[in-house]
Amino acid sequence: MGKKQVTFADIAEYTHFSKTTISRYFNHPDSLTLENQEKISRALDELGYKKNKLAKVLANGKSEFVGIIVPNLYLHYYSEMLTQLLATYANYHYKFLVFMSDKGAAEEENYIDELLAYQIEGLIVLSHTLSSEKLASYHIPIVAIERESMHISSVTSDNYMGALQATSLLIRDKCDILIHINVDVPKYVPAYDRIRAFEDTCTEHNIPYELSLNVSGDSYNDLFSQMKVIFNNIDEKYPDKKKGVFLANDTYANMFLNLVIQKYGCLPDSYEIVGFDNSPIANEAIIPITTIGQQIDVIARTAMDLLVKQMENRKQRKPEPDLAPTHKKIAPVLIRRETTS
Amino acid sequence: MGKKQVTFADIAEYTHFSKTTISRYFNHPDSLTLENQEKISRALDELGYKKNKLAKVLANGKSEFVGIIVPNLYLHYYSEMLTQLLATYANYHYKFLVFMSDKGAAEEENYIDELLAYQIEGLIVLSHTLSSEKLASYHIPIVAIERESMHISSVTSDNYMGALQATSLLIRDKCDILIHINVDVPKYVPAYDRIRAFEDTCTEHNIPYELSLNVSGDSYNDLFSQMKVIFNNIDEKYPDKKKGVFLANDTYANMFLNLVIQKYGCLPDSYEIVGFDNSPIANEAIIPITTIGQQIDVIARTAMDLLVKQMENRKQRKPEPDLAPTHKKIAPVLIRRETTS
DNA sequence: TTGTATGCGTTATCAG
DNA sequence: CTGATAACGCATACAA
Repeated sequence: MGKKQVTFADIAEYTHFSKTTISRYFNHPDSLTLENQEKISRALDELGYKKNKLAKVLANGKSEFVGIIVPNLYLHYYSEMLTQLLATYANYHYKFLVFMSDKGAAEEENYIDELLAYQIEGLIVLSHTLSSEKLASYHIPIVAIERESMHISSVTSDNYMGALQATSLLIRDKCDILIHINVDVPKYVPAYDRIRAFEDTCTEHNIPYELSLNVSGDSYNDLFSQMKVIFNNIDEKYPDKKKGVFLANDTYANMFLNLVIQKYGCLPDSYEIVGFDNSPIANEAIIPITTIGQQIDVIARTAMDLLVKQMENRKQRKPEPDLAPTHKKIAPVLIRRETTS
Repeated sequence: MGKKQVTFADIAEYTHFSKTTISRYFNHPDSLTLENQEKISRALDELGYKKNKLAKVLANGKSEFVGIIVPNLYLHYYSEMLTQLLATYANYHYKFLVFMSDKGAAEEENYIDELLAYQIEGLIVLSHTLSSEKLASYHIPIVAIERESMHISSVTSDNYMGALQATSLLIRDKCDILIHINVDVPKYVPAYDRIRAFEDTCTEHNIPYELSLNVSGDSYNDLFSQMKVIFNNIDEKYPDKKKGVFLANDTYANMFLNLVIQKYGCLPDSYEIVGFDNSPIANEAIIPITTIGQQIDVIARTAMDLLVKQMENRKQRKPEPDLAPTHKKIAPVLIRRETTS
């Protein structure tokens, strides 16, 4: 750091213009003669100028920062979502400050404070630890993805539609009994719609069904042990029925499939399996698993659209005080592979 | 945005101190009487003060930003590495600006420029598109993870050690023929050591071996088709030998395992399989796969250590001009599961 | 222990 | 089309 950075002052001195003119070269180049643009342009790389956006932010108040709070990147859903959010840089040029949080509300509030200190213009929340009421109280542009969002704008998969497609497929394939395996999702979480749609659809078609909502556990191996119990139950309980099993995600579906195969050496006709998420595991399983694919790219783009609108409204002379939250649902798509007929 | 932010000036006026004293409250609180600290503290939340770190950065030059450039988050290795890097926030309080880049050098240089414009203090590079020579030419604190790094500091897995463990295990298990399946890794990439170690170890123990380095392809399904050909070759070529197969990563290992099982209905004694990475897929496969686990958390922490040292050196009165690059290797661990005896 | 003056690099306002 | 000057919010000599 022997030599300080080159600044507008240096360029100004070098070119015999004022700092203002140098600034204009970047922000309103049309207001300079081509000749002078050329001069400045040359000076810029003769002196090796590098922008300082922080100074710019301080002066004009637009940080172009967006905060992201994500619970983890272990689940494919989150890492893919982050990927797609980062990819929107190409369109909007917002920079992303990323925090991971699943250690509770206090930590998350700290992160938000930190983000605010860096003058973020907006926030995208994927984590579940703070209520939307709390989040709304920050009064900044904010979009929730796939989480409770009573008081803030949100984008979620159309979970109802997804589960309906899965269930309908199993019914069309003439399963005698339908089983849905899931954790005990709270009713206010978007994913609860998967359970609702499953029940509704079974009821409507008069198909016997069973809900198995007692999955829980911290590690894969925990979950797998539980799944083994669940599988054995089902396998014994409905020996000569055709069983249509719809699982909450592809990891569960893969476990279930592996258990079937470990027992039968193949996937017998008496089983059909549908997962959810279109995670890599669904495709990489011993038999590629039929699943419901969330359109993560669409969700990410929609979320940024919503956020950008809020952020631009902020920059108006006359910003609408606080627009009512907008909620968007993105339809998922059925991806048929080999665990259904 | 009706009311502007609360600033030191407001607090100063409110408390009848000077702005300097308010500043000191944050940076050298000990230099104030407890009484005055209290006064200011009260004023702070009575006025609802929020820090502006960007102004602070502009004034003192320390942005506390670190840039990260990662090729993708699709591979577990990268998403886990990002997770672990973000987790170092707890220790160092550096904020991370994350870019994803795999669309070539031009894009990546743009990202770096953008990062520099935000006054990042250091950069962590996981992508492969820019040479370490180019990267070194930016003259900023920088650490490469698991990539070519001739001219910059780096942290990588000890690939040689990892492959040696895998190969040795297969030899101990009395395989007759060892096969290593990989892409055609360039010699200057750290992962090339996996091939070297495999060959060295086989040679040293006088075990027949075969290299299959023609894997390539963009999609899982592409790769899977190729793997099928490779598997069939091997299966036909060594019908009554015990085959020890060491694959470059767990995705490949899982493919191979699935092919074996699809053919034999189980994993016969004539096959042993070892993967690399300890990705989730290794544990979630139809038979849990023995693999070499990279200590991603250690790698991430080591990388940040290295980077922090460089960054702190920068902040000295008398910074050592440019320290020679440091290279660290982190030993991976063998994770025995069920695809080896 | 506290205050004054100045600087960080850019943009905005108002003149010309 | 171009300039002077004052912000932006905070930190840091230097004084007191």
